[in-house]
Amino acid sequence: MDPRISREDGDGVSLRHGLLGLLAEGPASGYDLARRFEDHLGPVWPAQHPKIYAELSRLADAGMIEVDSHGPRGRKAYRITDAGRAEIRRWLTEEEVDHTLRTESVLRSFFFWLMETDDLQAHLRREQEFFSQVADMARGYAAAKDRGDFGTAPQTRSMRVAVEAAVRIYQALADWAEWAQTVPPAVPAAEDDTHPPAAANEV
Amino acid sequence: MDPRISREDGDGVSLRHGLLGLLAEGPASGYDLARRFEDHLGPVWPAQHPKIYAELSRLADAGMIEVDSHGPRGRKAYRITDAGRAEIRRWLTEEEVDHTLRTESVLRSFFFWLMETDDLQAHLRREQEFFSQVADMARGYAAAKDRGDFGTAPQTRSMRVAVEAAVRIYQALADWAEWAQTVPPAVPAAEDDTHPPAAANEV
DNA sequence: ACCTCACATGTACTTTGGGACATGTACCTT
DNA sequence: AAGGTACATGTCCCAAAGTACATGTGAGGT
Repeated sequence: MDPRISREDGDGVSLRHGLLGLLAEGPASGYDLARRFEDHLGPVWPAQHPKIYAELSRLADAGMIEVDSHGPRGRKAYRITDAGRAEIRRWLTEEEVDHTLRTESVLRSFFFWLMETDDLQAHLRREQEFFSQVADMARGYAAAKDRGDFGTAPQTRSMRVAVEAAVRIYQALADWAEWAQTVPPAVPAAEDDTHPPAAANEV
Repeated sequence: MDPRISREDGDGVSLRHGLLGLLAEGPASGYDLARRFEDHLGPVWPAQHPKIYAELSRLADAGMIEVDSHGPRGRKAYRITDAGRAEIRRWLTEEEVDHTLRTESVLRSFFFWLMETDDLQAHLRREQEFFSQVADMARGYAAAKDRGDFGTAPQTRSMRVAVEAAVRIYQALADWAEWAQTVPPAVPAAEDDTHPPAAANEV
């Protein structure tokens, strides 16, 4: 027995809801879902295939999804059920959002004072470049979407919104890394000059 | 035996390095560190006290830290060793940064098309307000630092940089949530939406 | 004298995450 | 016909994260 799929009340198991959300777009196999997690949700919610297959089994047991078809090489596509659709809608509207961010980049910045000035500057340049590149990639994606390359289905609209988040967050981080390079290293300076214009994340 | 504290080569155990980094500022007890993790690093790297005490024991076994003093009610303060200082410096300069972000807010946005327009707008307003408030708090912190409220020690300079990241990221997210409210809801446009064969999930 | 609260440290248990291992199938190229 | 590659699904195990439980001390108020 033991029918609890989500223990007690609501919890933060987002992988489950990520899968449900993707399956709400249409039937897909575990392999498909792993790829889409990797490609689309990867940066915001990493998940590897063992986890996905396991979760699919549990979702099937709970009646949230069911096998839609069997394909070529053992391929097993799942389809979302009404219960599943209800569950993800419930999650989206009723469940509280977990706002923790968990960025190692920022964690490290607390300890920059332990680094040699040269190492730090090099690190910040690398970080800036990385974030800029990701931001640019996201911008490219956004532009393609706006050109209509992906059609006008409601899902792609949401994807556009998500991509916009990526653009803004990574640009903000790139700007931050750039700004950090201008912060003078620890020198007991005269009247201190750290006053930044308090962030203008103008896009 | 089994002397591996960090298994094989470098891994992503940031809690260990977070603790080392905080201890590099001066001796502190597990209780202190738990509070500082909660207060300062909480939003970017959550950690709860059981984890911290366990990690401190392991760090002590590895010779990265040692007991500095015993205080009033069983209080046990640790002090970082040279080995520990070397290790955190190594981590900061040599170890690759893990750039995954893991934001539930953005994950959810992929599935906004499943929400009723009213629910979505309400959700976005709440998100915008939340992010704005956090950004404002961070700005307040930054201003206090710039005023010199926390002194000019090198650590507080790094903290200033970290706070700036918070300001920029949360402001970017607030702006994003505001912008998202202006994106028109899915309208079955001229071009027809026959592409997804599954999905009778029109709202 | 009592009581409560913040201080302080831990153990135990459950869940999640991530990597390694294992297996097999169809398609495409040479 | 052989071989490589992408497709496809899973198990197993350990590390890390998270929650609940358990215990005790010292300081300050009434």
